[in-house]
Amino acid sequence: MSTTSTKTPQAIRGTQDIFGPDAEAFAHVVETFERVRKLYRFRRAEMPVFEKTEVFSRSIGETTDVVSKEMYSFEDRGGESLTLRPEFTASIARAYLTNGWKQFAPVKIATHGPLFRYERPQKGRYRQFHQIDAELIGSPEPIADVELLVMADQLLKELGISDGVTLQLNTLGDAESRDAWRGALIEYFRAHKAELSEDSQDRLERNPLRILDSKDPRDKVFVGDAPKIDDFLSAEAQDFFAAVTAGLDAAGVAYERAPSLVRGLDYYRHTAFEFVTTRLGAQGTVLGGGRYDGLMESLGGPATPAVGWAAGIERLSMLVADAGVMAEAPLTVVLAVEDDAALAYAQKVITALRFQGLDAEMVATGSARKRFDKAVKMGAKVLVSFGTKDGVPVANLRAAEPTAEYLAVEQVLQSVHP
RNA sequence: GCGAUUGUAGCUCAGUUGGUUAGAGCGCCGGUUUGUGGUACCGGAGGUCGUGGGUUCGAACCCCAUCAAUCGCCCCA
Repeated sequence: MSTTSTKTPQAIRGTQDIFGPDAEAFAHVVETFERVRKLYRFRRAEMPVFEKTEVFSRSIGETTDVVSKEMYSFEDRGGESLTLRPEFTASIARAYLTNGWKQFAPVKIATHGPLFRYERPQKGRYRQFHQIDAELIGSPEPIADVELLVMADQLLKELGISDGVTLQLNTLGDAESRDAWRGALIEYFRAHKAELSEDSQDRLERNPLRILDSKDPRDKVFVGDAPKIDDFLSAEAQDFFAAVTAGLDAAGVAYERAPSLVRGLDYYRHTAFEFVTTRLGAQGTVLGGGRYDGLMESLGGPATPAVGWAAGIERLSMLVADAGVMAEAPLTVVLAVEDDAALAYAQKVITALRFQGLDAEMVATGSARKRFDKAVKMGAKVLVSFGTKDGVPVANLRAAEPTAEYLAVEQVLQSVHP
């Protein structure tokens, strides 16, 4: 295009500019996560937002929707296929292998940032979205699963959004259990194939576990009598799950057994869980994860047990905003400069206030007569008006009550002179 | 990828059956008033009616396409 467009550019589909109360809620989620993560001694890690495409295709699974039709993949100038990360787990697994983080194992890692998925945008679903993420790599013990779940539970409570959010918990068993169950499901549903929904007929060979949580009434008829994972669990897998639930009980974390809960990605084993709510419409999952003991091997590494979860920051932010948890931080001090001759004085004062740790705004533009009104409308706890008396700049301190902030401002005013 | 609904001022919205120069509230700017915790009045700026075609003497309104948001399906956080 050689012609210059006069139109202003639009944000691309599925991306968003976050500002105001939404941005405050977003920051609140991240800050709360950072606080909780330190309580559980998870270490920060930062990974690149793009990787070689195979990092995701080999770990997440070629047949999954995420890999087969939702990745932002492109060739760089050297002809290499790269992909904007659609999730954290695969990136962290790759980083673990390439950097030899095995030396720290078992290692607890936390991160957050943007992810990219080419999906149809909806409320709570974006093409660039953001997650907080926690992973515990190198521990085969059920107490690792418990620690992660208790951490997630505490995070939601600290965010003040745990009401109406329930933990749904399931086990997919170890690799043998899962494969046997999967085979039995295929056999069972194949017998009813003609009566299943079109989607589920397609899912039958590709991902039969997904038929279990289909919303189509034609499928639901058969789900009740479908083979149960519990009948295929090895003794070890049963013991593992019992240890997880015992740990949750001891920690006081409420959960519901959800026998048809499965995870969409191929690498999950044993524990699978979602924290769900009905308050976000179709996007009910607010935090999800599980154990992925097979993932490292699919990337060519040694067998390495791991558990993790991720939560959508936008979804958590919406719950935080709905719960009214985020009050707008009220302004502490506002300065109304009603006479430009007092501007320099006011500038000295506002600088001193901020150095004293008091947040402050100054109104010094527009009609001098209206500056006081504008200052009042900003709703500060303390208002200081600036004018002149006999040609000398003066400050007038106003507040309904002599609060702590009032006294602090008064002290600053006494030490700063025109 | 599929279906449905919606796009008018910075924001929230009205706009009759297709008919003069597209309106209101809030916000913004200015003036007067008030004078110490959100005064009142007056005036002003701000719109290619999402975008592009079409029908018509005439389109914000009807038709087609396209883009975007929202709600489902799918999938997922």
